[in-house]
Amino acid sequence: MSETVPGVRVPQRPSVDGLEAKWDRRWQEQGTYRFDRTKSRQEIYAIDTPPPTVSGSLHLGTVFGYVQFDSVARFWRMRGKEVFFPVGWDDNGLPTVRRVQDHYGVRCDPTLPYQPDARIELEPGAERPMSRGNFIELCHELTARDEQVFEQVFRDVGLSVSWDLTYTTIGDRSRRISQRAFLHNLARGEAYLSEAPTMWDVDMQTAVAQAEMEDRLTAGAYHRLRFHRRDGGDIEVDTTRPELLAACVAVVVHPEDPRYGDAVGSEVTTPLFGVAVPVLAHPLADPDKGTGAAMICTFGDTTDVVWWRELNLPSRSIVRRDGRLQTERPDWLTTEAAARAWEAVAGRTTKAAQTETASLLAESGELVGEPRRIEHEVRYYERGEHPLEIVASRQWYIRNGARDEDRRQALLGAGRTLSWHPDFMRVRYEHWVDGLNGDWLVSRQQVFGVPFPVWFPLDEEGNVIHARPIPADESSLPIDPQSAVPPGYDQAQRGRPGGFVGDPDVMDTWATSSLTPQIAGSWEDDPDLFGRIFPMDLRPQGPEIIRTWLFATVLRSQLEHASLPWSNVSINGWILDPDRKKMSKSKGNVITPESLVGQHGADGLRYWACRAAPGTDTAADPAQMRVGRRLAIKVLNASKFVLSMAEGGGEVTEPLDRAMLTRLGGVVAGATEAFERYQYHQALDRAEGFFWSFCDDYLELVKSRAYGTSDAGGPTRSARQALSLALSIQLRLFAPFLPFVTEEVWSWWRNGSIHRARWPEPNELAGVDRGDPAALEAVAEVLGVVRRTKTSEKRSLRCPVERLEVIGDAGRLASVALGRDDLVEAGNLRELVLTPGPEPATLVRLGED
RNA sequence: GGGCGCUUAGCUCAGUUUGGUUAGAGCAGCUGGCUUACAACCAGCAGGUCGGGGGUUCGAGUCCCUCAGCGCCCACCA
Repeated sequence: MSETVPGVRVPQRPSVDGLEAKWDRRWQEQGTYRFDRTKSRQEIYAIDTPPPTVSGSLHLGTVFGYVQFDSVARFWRMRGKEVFFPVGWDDNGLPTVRRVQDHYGVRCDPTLPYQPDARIELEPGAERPMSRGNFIELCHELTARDEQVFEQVFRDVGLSVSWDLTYTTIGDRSRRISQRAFLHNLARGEAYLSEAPTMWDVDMQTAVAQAEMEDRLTAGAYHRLRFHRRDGGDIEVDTTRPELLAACVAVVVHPEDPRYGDAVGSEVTTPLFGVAVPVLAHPLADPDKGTGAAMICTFGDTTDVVWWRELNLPSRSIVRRDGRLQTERPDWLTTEAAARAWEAVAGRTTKAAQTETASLLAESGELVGEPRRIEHEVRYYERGEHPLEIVASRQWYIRNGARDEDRRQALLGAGRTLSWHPDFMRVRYEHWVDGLNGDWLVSRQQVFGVPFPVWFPLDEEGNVIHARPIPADESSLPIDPQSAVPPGYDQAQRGRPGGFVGDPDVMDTWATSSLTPQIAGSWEDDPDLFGRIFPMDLRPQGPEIIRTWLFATVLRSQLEHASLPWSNVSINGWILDPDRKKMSKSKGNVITPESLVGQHGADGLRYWACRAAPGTDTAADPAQMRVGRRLAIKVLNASKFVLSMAEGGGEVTEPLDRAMLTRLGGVVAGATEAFERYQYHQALDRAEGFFWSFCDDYLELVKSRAYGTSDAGGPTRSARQALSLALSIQLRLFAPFLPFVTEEVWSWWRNGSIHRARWPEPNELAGVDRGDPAALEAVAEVLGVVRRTKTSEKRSLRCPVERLEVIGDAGRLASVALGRDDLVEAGNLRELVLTPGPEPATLVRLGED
């Protein structure tokens, strides 16, 4: 350390290395980002931080988005807001189940008894069965470890979250609040139980919601089948799912299709099975698809469900929940031929049954031509491996506007009231709400999740009375109905006639995640806190979960609070590899955040992330991170230089100094306005643009004057004061983006954290007379000509200039004259002549070294 | 099938909301320079018919129409 100016301690060789660990530790010790809950709602800026899904490693894309909204958080904190910036870990649900299965090599078998002192050795790839209790213990154990790893990354990249506001989505508080919110939904009639055809994943053996489905291009084949008319003729039907033939309940045609007009109302018999089914008309039947006649099965796709419901058809289900056809022969297959055909497919997977059915049809002559191979979009669970089947099952639903136009309009109105950044992301929300085709299916047949806090009574025969769920008492939450007993019963009555059973299902993870504002703010557990942070100011998140997390959060808030959950939504973009492909583990192009922080520093990584506009897909470009690192180093060096002579108290009198500060005032206004519009990248761009010209031009021009070798008179003090002011302001402009290096420099000469310092405001420069930025530009331009001449003459920049003649109109000459002395020093001029003339020119005659 | 976004220098991107000097950065390239903040640095040079076409306008990277390519979202996909 060297003390150049009293109170300023600048290291001899400042370095960006090691700043992450140093400042993370001090920020934690000093509680720099700790939330002060005594502030009023007006003084608070509340963020609904996305809880990342815990896994073995944090994806760079996650860090990318988090750093962006961290810069916004830092801006508002410096603006004087108390920032409520919680951090959550999403350790609920299927991703955790899969991670535990893969990591340890185990699987959950609910029939096994709990082993109190089980020791689990790692054996990836194995599938050792274990009890539900042991499995859940492992889930908690592994996620706790994963969360520590994630926390370290968040600290390394300088997220200014409050670590005392941490939650997990499977923790007690999340379970309690999920269950409480559900009980409220139930009491208000917004949640209901219904037995209906539902999309079903045969691997996970659970129902899934519309929001979790995706279409995938899948190989299939059209099979043209002959259905037989009473008059001896045939109706040909194209299907991609001949294996469902036994589940056929009708044939449907368009009401105005002339080919089938006479057949409507008649009966046909199905091929192979000889089951009589009606030919019906429905406008959804498309005359241009296939033969124009379709078979309706229960259920091959969602159109079947519509037809089944609207045409009042019987239910003939043959697909089991594990994706195989049932083994027992359905009772509507009565003929001997039907029985033989059924023998061939009973118990097979749908795929095997399809092949088998096709060959039987070919044998019987009821297959027209060969199956025609096609590729078509088929619906999958987004985390699933096989196409979804549709099975009838009893599930919990929450009303979401799909079947209630008023509610749908209210949700669309909510989307319009929200401020979206960028604005066009609003369209995705509107499309989603417009396209909802059913209420939100919230129950899952899984082991790890938040249980429904209800039981069902059993009648005297031991049948479950689903119509009369027994809700838990809210004071008892969180509860597990598998172990807890409903009010008015005792444990001995579990599963007994006249007793009760616990609801075996758990909630969709989004049923919990949709309550992150309530969880983070301890809704009803801590009404004082919740009142200070809700509704929140900002929801930052990725674009792929608008239909899930964003929509569900808006919905829950509407239902529970009749308000928006937040006023702003900021959507980040994707990370692409340099070939503009989306990064993914399978492509092997994933770079870890940890390694990037090591190579380029947290500030370098943050610079790259914050250069990207909100909602814009961005390449993971190490070159940009190197630039960020260099910017951080430049900040250190320029600060060292400025602070080697900066002293407070002087008055800024010189025109060039005033011009520089006037320009900086404009930059401050622009950066502030950009941040207020959530355009953090523009704030960075403005600060960076100014900083480089500050270093290249202004610093070079005033260097000699600021040194003040001859005297410490007015001009020298003016330069020093201007440098000091400019540095202070620029450090604060950079603080949201480069929190480590700016804090380091701040600590050399100021008390307290820069991150609690006030964001620069134009009135900080109120004591400085306005200068003319054109003066600085004119002088810098002339200096540029001098440099260019020296460079093109292959001379050192130190080389003296024998004579410099500036020709131009009165305005130009006056501008140059304002910086005359600085120009002479910076350019090493021996003579400077200002000549009036119509054509501006700058003539340089170099001297000898 | 519908919708949204993108297309600007060899590369990565700003700039488009509100039309206005010769369209900006950085990286890579090239030419120089150890200059008392910085050689992990500095100075300088070169590089663009702003995807194609049409229109509005005194004036278009920016507004309108259209076409193409890429990406994404949604869709009842027999």
